[in-house]
Amino acid sequence: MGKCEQCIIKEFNSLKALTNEELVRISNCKTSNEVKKGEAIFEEGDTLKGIYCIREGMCKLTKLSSNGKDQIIKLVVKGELIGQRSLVSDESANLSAIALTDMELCFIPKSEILHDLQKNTNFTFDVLKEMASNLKEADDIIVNMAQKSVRQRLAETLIHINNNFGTKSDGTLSVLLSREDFANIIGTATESTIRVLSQFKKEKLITTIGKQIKIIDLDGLKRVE
Amino acid sequence: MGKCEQCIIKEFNSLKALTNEELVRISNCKTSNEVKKGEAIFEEGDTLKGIYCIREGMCKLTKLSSNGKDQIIKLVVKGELIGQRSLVSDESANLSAIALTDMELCFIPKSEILHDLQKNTNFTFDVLKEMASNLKEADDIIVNMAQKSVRQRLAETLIHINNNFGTKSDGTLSVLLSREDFANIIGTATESTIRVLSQFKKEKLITTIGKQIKIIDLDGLKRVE
DNA sequence: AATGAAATATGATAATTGTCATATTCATAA
DNA sequence: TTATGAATATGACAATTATCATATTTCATT
Repeated sequence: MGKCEQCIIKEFNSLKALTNEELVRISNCKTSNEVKKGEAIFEEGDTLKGIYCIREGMCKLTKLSSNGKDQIIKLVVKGELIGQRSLVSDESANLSAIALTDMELCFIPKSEILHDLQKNTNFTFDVLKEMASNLKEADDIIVNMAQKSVRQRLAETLIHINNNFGTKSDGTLSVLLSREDFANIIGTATESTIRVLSQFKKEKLITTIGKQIKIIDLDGLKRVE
Repeated sequence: MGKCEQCIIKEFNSLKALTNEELVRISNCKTSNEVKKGEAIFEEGDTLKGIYCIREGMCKLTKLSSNGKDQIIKLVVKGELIGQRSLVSDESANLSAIALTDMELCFIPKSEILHDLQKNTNFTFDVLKEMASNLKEADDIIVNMAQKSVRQRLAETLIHINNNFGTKSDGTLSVLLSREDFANIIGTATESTIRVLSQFKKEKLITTIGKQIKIIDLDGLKRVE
């Protein structure tokens, strides 16, 4: 099994703030997982016993609404940690994490890492920074949900995915989501999402190749009202 | 000016995790403010140089949407801190803080507190816990905004205010908000909020005395669909 | 008590979005 | 390759919510 202290992935998350010594100890207690596309890493209500470091692939963080629909709160990719909230709270998970691609994950038991969290301020401080950044993002999403139309929210989602996760060589968005996933990100019916995507196509803002989406007029998308 | 180390208010927030020594130092550099109802403590885009501890009164945290409407993200009352994000980020404020009542605040310069934040893990850890809790709340709000009707969101807002901030002796909600504020919490037009409140009155879920609201059927409100 | 401005309330209508039905296309396994 | 179910797409209509107009009430100030 790989060694944390030599792992490049950690440079993208708070684990980079750990000392070499701490990384060695974590290396000895971590376990590696593979999760297939569509499978859950953890589910709302689960008691998390640690955090996951994403070595490969991506997942969605979702929450079930009382109306039976899943809301996607965040997309998380290779390099990031998930389950950090378990480090500071004994409550059960508030969100589910579902693989959007096949994934490789390292699981680090809370019992081991909590020790460092409470000694190494660099690490705590970095986790705090991440959390603050997530909170800012969440606040922005609240405003969008509350104040913007489905058209605007979908346009912004496409732009967000384009800017944060990039495109493949053919120009299509590298994050491949179903129309239903898009609907669950922007909080609307799948049919509405499909309809608006069709409008965007007619307006020559995007093209589609199967379920893949290619942005052809980014500025136009930014101007959507 | 009062002394932090003797101040009871700090027991309700992360400042309780500071040592006596640290509190004495903060006491010597803090400043006290009074803010009148309707005035801003800080505004979106401001560069915050520290955090505020609310000694008296309450405020709303808002964000301006591109459509010109203010979205209320959170209500914050006596005992809580605001501006914590400034401690971990040099970015300008993401939200505005507007007084809903006359307020008394203590301002603690970041330059002083940052020193402790980086030495005292208890404090950092407590701030982290708060932030995690705020993040969970924000995620829940996203789901509500995305998936629930105006009727449901208003019912839940009334319940939330009732449960978290309580009622006066006459049974009316102790947090007094304008209909416009309610609209800006649930993300809808003021007229829609007023209409739904009128429905709730007809359905004998609430009564109103002027702009004051009294819940008379809490279980009924919980059942609103 | 009178006045005026702001907040609350309600009606009429338009715009947005959801729901259900039904094609059509796509992907995958037999 | 073909069969089959799932995903995508579109139409028709209903429900929700926004917008604009206009009363009505409330409340601070004179």
